[in-house]
Amino acid sequence: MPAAGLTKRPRTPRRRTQAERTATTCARLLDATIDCLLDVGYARTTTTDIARRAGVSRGAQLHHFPTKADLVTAAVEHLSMRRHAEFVRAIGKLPAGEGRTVAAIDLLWSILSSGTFYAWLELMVAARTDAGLRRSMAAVTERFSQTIERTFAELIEDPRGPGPLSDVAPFFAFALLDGLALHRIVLPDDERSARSIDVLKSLARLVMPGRKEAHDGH
Amino acid sequence: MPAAGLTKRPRTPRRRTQAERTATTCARLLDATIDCLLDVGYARTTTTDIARRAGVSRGAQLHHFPTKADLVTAAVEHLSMRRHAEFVRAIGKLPAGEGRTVAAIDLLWSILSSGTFYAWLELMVAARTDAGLRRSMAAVTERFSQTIERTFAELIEDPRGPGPLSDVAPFFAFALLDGLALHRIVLPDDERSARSIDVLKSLARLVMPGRKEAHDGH
DNA sequence: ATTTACAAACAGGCTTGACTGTTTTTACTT
DNA sequence: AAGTAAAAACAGTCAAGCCTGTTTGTAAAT
Repeated sequence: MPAAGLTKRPRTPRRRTQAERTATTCARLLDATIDCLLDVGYARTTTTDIARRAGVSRGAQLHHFPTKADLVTAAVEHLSMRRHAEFVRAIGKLPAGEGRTVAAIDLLWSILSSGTFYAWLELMVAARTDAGLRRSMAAVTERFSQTIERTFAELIEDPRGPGPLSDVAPFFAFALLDGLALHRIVLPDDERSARSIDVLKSLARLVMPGRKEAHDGH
Repeated sequence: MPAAGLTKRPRTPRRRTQAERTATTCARLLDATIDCLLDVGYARTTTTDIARRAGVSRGAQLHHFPTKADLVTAAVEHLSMRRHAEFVRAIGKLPAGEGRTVAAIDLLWSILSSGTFYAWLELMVAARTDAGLRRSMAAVTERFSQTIERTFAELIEDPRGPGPLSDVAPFFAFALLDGLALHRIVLPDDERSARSIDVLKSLARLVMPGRKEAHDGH
């Protein structure tokens, strides 16, 4: 039981404002949607299950997202922001200096190893046969690609100016890693994947011969 | 009232043997399953729809494939054989001689542009959250990878013997093209895809410097 | 007081697999 | 070789369960 002398606020935590309530329940629903996609896949994701996981009543769910399509569309945006945040956070850990090119590839790979990739994949495949979803996914995928391209362009500058390959390089790397992550579904820890990433790193060193790249020197 | 003078066989086309009947109805069901995967995706594929598309009664369907899982598992094998046939047929069109490396990449890309890739993708993603399906997909995916690797190894021999990269090269190329095909769902005809394939071809020429490769010379 | 957030029961439609019955093929017996 | 029993292929209906979205009702915030 709370002590007597509290100044103004009632001892119930506090009445939350409408915006706060909306924000939290929406967030919980969107998180639960992504969890559901990861756990059981798009095919078996049901609105009932999402509400249950979110700890939100069915009524509240239907209040904020009248249809399943609304919920999934919103989840696409939510996922996009998660991926972006994940990317930005990882960028911060990039070492300055020479090993950068290689480190950036490892970074990209670590992101594609996280759950958000497979949530994205589920939505991507679902989007193939759903025009509305496809539009949403096209937007967020393009945005993510551009984020990567811009970031790589800024971080890894070639002092000799952009070469003929440097603009496709991020897209190339991104596609390769996506393909590897796809195969990993059925062949986890395949040695060929690791070797392919090594090859990619070697290529990155070739494309980016601006600085004499020492091994990892301080 | 059958006509009088038939020699031995009735004029109804001919009584088909059990094995034949089984084979045709199974094939129709499996084809319909793959069609369904392509048209509406795994999530909305229903057994009823499959039977309707196949022109097979529900009873017949349930007779040959008691459960949906049985049907899908069999469809995996069926799809695998289709892909293999597609691959072998395409191989036959490969030109002999110098442009081979590049032509092989175009070949692989054309296969990944066909419908069977997206059927495979649907099953692949479904397999992520379905252990039984995952086993099946692992088997056929590994088999397909090995077919590619073996074929490439035979077709594109480096006279100087296998280099350090030549064994991962097919896997590398395969993964890249899979990734590109994945992105194409939302970004068809992206210029970056075409350029990435060009880059891959250039790399192939580098890895395989055995013959002095002219541009495309006769 | 009014609008917004939340709660819960409900109906309609769809999907899966079970069940019953019919026809066709194969195997066996005489 | 003919006939018959058994097995397999095929056809169609049905019930149970689930999923979505509607509806009606309550509490809380503005």
